[in-house]
Amino acid sequence: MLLPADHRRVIIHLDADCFYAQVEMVRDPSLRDKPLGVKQKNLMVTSNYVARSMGVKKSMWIKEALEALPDLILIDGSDLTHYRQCSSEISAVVRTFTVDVERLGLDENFADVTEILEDYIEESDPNKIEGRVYGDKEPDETLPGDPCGCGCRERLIAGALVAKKIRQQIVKATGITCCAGVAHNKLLAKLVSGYYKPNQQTVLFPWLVHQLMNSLNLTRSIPGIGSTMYKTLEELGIHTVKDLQNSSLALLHSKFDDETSKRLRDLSFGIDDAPVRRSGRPQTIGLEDAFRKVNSIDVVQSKYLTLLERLLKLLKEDGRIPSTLRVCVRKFDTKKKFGNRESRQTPILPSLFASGVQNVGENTRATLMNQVMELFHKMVDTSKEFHLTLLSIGFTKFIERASHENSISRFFFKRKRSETEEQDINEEKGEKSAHLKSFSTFSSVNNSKIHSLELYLESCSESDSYSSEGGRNNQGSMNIKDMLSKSHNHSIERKILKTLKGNSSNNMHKQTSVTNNEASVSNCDQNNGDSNCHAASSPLEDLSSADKDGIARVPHGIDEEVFQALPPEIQDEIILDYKSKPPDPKPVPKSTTGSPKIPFKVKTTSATLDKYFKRDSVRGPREARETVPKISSTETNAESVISHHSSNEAAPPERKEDGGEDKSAASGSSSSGLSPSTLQPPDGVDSSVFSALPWEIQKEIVEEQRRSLSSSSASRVSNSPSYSGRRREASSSIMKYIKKV
DNA sequence: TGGGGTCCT
DNA sequence: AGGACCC
Repeated sequence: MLLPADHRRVIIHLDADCFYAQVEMVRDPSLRDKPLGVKQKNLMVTSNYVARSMGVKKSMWIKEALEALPDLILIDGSDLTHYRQCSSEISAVVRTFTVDVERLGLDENFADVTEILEDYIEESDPNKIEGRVYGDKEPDETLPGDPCGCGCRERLIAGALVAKKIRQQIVKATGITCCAGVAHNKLLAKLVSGYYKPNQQTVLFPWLVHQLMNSLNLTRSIPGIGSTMYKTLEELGIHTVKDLQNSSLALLHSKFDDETSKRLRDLSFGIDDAPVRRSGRPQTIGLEDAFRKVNSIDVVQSKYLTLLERLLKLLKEDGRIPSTLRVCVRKFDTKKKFGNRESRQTPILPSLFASGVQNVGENTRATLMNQVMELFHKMVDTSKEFHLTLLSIGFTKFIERASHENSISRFFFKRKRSETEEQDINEEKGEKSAHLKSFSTFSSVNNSKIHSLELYLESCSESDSYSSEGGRNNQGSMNIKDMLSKSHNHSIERKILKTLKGNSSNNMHKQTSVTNNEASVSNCDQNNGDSNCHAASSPLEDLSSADKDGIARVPHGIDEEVFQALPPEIQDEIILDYKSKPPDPKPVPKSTTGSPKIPFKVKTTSATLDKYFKRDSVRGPREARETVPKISSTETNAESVISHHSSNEAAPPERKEDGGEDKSAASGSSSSGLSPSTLQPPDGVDSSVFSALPWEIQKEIVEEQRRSLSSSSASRVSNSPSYSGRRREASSSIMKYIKKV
């Protein structure tokens, strides 16, 4: 029944000790030796170890805590700003060891260190291990041999070394101490990380898994089994982990679906194949305020206003542009203590954040506030009495590309904000014809052909947000580098890229003296001494000064011609990308069979093109389904890279970074409209390629065909004012590349 | 019990 | 929009 156990991975779970309290102690070292508690409202959320030793535990009421210890120092931890900051620094440190880092809350991180083990295996002593071993009686017990024989012993010993180095680096960078658990899966690593408590680490060898699991008793203590499942299990007579191990799948089936039943069973045996999913930047940014009672609209409004103001600051730090606003309330309800929240959401007009998220004007604030109240009124009938206990607002569905593509985006998006805006608004309203309008309205100013291509390329690179850098979904699509390499399959794309470069680079730069993106970036530079903005630029600076020698730095596998033609900043990014991911570490299986069916409506890059641009996704359709109006602005905002952990005695070998940690909330729909009707590909054009192109481009191709057919006699067939000579050239150059070979 | 988050349905 | 889970 049980397959041979799989101990191939080494997972480290890191858990900061009494996180909030530690952060406060780092901020004010004089608190170190005093009993300290961090509270939120009436609840004590954490206490430091001094306080704990004096009887003040977690999750106590403030009242109780003060009764137990009148000298307790209390700090209000309702504002998570500092914790958030520290938390990202910790994750950033872990990420210098491996990019496979998953955050869980603010104080926990999983790291899959399997791939970096080689770098540490030699350094580690096969008979000694860092930290504690689960099941040992004393700190430096002799290690057992290898009852397993699969090599896991060695790997875990190396893993323990890695864990120790990570913890050292975290302390060095942030002053925060952590516990760590090292095991062959996430479940086990997590279960074991807290075994020896402050500032220690423990390794679990596979042969003690049963002992560990059986020691747990209640099923509730298995992460993944929450209160609801726990209750259901109880109803089935399953109370302990052992019960769960012995329960029949048939019994579980009576209450759970197939997958859940299997998962439960596996968990009870310590089996867990869940991957460490890279955490990107948050999918939602929200704020809550809880209280005993609010029953007047005025108070509601003022609470929301405060929340909104704070939220806009967070949004500014984040830099991305949200596309939906969510408002939430919790109504007083004696019965349900939990879950009685209601929420409503609404799309945000992209024009609201037209000038980025950096300087939100009064109008935007007012509009947002109106929307908040509108949503609120959908949930609460204020003509009657009401009793609320919580209000919250949040932004979701961010529009962005991976931050490492930022300068690439800037290259592609030298167009006026107003153009995008208009399109976005129109898209949002579903006004299909509007795209035509903007198409002709602006093309006299801007080279529309280029414009279309930009949009087109953007739509391709937008799917990249899921790629290696950003993606918690490692199914990721290709990023720019991938587009440029993997040569002949993608000749079309490469040539389009070339075309773009060749025809446009000149006028693109003249067109808009200062783009909004540039504005935002410099804005960002000014406005903070905060590490965020520097993170993205400094590695590039290093790099460009390091190897300036032209051709020699063309990465292997990239078309040299294309590469040389790219702007230096993009070259740098590509090189950086290459350096961080040397020769194809983990080839991603490419099957064309599983290609997700994407409704044509939501994606300009249809399935046909996906074949060329994207790797197959495991869970494809989910992201694809999300449609988000495109916005051209993207803010540089790699998570802060620790500046002070520079010295590298214990630093990880090589590997380092891997770009930013981005994830976009949705894959964008790209250019403005989808074709209201399908155009027929002209003769000589591959129909699958043709149909995959954005409608704008299709249209141009068709029109060009038409023109060339009636060519010699009538040179101005088109009644579109947008047709300039320049455009025609550009257009015909596309044809060369799209025609069947 | 707070003030956050994640993903799935 | 809500529910489950996590901290």
